[in-house]
Amino acid sequence: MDTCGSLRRSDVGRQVTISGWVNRRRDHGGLLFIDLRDHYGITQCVVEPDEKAFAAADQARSEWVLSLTGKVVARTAETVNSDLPTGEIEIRIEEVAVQSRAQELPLPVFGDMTYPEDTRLKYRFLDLRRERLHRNITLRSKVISSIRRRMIDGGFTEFQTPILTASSPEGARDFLVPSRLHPGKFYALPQAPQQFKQLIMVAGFDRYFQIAPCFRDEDARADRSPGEFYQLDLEMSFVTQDDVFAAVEPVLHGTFSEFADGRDCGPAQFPRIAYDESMLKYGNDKPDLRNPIVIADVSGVFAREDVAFKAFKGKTVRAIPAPGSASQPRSFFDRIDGWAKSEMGAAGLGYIVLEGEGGKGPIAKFLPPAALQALMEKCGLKAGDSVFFSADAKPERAALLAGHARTRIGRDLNLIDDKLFRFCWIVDFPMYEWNEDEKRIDFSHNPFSMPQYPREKFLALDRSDRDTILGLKAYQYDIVCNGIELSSGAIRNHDPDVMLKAFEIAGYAREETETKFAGMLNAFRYGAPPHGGTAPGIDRIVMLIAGEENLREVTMFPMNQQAQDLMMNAPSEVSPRQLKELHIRTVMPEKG
RNA sequence: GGGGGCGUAGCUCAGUUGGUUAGAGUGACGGCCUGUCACGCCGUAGGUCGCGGGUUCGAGCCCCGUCGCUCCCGCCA
Repeated sequence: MDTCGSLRRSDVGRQVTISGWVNRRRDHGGLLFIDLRDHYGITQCVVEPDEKAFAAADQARSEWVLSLTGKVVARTAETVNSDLPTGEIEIRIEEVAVQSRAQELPLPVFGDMTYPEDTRLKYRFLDLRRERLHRNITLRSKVISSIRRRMIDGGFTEFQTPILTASSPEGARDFLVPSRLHPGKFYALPQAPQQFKQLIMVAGFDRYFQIAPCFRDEDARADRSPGEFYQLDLEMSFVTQDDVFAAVEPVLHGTFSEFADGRDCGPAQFPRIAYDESMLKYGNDKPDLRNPIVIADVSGVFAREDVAFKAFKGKTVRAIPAPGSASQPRSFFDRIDGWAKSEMGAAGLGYIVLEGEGGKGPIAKFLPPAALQALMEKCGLKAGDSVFFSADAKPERAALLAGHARTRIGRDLNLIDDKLFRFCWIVDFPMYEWNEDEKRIDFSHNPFSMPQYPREKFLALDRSDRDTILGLKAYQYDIVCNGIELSSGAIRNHDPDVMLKAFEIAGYAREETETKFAGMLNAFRYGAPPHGGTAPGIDRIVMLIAGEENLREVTMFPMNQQAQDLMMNAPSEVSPRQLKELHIRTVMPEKG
């Protein structure tokens, strides 16, 4: 079939019919051009006033749907459009069939202007016609198909798991679905097929994957859709952490390389960075390795006796080098400092500018030459650089602010090369963390991870061994690419005793764990293989490959940040009868 | 739940120190134009300056509140 993208010089002379939307209409009085657009491309069609099709063609407006019939003719050399694949030909319109008209558009399809998000979401079907979104969504399909092929080639088998399942006590807030048959009871939409995939391993299928929908009732971010998203969920039996890495690396690296379009994807094996090291050097657990800035701990420098800067004494001080920034205007430094105050809620970001042999800036005078020298060595600084400081009594807060500052400075100084993909594994996550608000020990990530600790010693742990417990690492790992967490995974805990103990340490009574995870615990008592896996986020992968900074640009029908679908009007009220059937009564919040 | 930014024509935006009748581009509509491909030229219509209150002789502009969108923090095993 002929399309708006298929006709070439070799088709000249043929009588064709093509259908599509009016992309653009150019009326020259004596000559009318209509650019007709479909999924495959754009073809210029032309008609003159003395021809019988002119009147009908003249009626057509932007985004009307037409079927145009006519002869394919070659354009003259001067009128060839080399920007279009179909630019060597045009169609002489002989017949016009109007399939559908269009009102004045709230969102023009033609052109590449930016439009407000709510308009784009409400008229998503129009936005999807536009080149950028149309291309992104098509790319998404190709990426998913490539991933699926690579997984199957790698010996994995795809299975579906339930969408209506049970609420789980750990993790994000669940989406609940009331049960009609069981008054007062609820299903939950799966936050991930976590327990199911482990049960699949117990069932003896040893290499599972699924492009799995996941549902979490949490607030949105640019890289986090509200409500629902997709993961490449995978799990393997009889494997070590290294085996999982070796299975996943070629899939991700291969997929990114396939669609890289000239961008550099880095080594096929991803570097491994321990969680603690990442927190120190990059100030977070999802470092953007395109950014060359490396944070250093300089608490020791400010603790020296010859350094009299009181504001930093006794605090954790992290230094964020800003290479080559000494020549930046004062406003650069003020802007960073102002940003730290207003957006990060910090006291500010001190800095020293290294010009010639000395240092300049508000706190330079507190550092005698020897201390400055020590600082420069510690951070790898040279003349022409400057350095910012993040200080806080709590090391975690100092690290976090430093991490944000590292990102901000790297961006402001244009140090981040957007033609790169830089992957890494973050490994050795802590098993537990201290919850200061509620004064108790929490799981720090996935409660199903295997602790990196001998079994007997782990079983003998007491909740009072707080330092030992908080020092425990887990076989828990993330994949990070360009500062985006792509994937979280673990070697799982398949030992019921260790699992009960692990939950007990986090404050769950044995009976409670037995009830909440009955299915899985029970299964582990009938022969469970050691297993592990991970689950890269599909939406984020596509976002990175598409070069977009927001998931909505790679999602066909996304919700807004308030988790509303502006096109379909979801969520919406339901009839009293529906509520009655579900044994549900709504109680509106009181307006505070 | 908290913080930052934004809100002016269908759409994208400008609007000076608070000053008279709020502008441009684009789109729509009409006219002219035979080679454009962001066609060009002329004209017409199109406004609750998000909403409410306040200050002022006078508010798009200043103040307070509120709503919406967005980015971030909290949250996201």
